[in-house]
Amino acid sequence: MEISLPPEFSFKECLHFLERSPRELLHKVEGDAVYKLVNYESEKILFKVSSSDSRLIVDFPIAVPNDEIKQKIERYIIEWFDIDKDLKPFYEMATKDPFLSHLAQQHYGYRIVGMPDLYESLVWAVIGQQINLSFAYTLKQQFVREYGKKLVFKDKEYFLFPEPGIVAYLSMEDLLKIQFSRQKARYTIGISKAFLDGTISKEKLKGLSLIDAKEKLMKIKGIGNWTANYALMKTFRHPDAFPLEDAALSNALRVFLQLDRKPTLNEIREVFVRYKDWEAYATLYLWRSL
DNA sequence: CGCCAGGTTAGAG
DNA sequence: CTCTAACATGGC
Repeated sequence: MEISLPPEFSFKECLHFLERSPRELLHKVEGDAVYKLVNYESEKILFKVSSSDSRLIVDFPIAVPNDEIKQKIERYIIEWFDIDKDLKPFYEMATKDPFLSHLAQQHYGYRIVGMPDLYESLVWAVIGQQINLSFAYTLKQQFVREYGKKLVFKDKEYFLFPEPGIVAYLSMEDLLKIQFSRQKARYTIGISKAFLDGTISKEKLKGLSLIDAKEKLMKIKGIGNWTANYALMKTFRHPDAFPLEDAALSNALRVFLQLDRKPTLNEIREVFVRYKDWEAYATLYLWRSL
């Protein structure tokens, strides 16, 4: 299977992002390709994505699925790498921007590698709240290894993110055992229950405006402004969603603004005025500077 | 040992 | 709307 790519796309830059933690279990980067397991109609399907010329090559190492599932996987990959987005206007803006021009040129074609699964996006965000990324990956690794489904192929393990139906019924103890704090455990179980009883779902939020979707998300305990924006950026791909309170974003801007302290939220807002409608991508490239 | 980390909540001003 | 304490633990 092949997926054609726009000129403003770099698979290499996206792979760099996918490789950022050795503790990642939800995909495996090997050489110039990434392997990922997905679940369709309770059937696990392993696929491999690599790149050649201006297209992505998708292979199925275990078994080639039927056309219907192939089509779903194609859509999944397009969503995952934000392939449909036209980045020309962003680069036009970035070229003229003092903070972004160099980054945009250096990492030309880098895209927001998203999370098509809203549940994963929210739980991962909660896991990452207020702790360093390295420890966040440790928590996620333990969580996925313990409660996610697994497939073994040629002595290698491939995991799916745990499902709400499993996590909703875990006890606080189960999660404390894998080093979640009480707060993270409560939030994670609460979010899982909200998915299970239909309080939230990707379908329900799809099509809502940024404001409306954010409002619905933030009604759930543990989802604040940062988490809601993160999910809207990574799962719904709102171009103007970005995590204002993000510690890493703050660090990146501190350098560009040449401050000897963290920038205030208002200083960050001020900078982002000029990134209007491209806040998500501006954030991506600022993160890349770290 | 100390500071900080891809925050959220509840409460106060 | 903005500011703050409490939460909790590992990374460096």
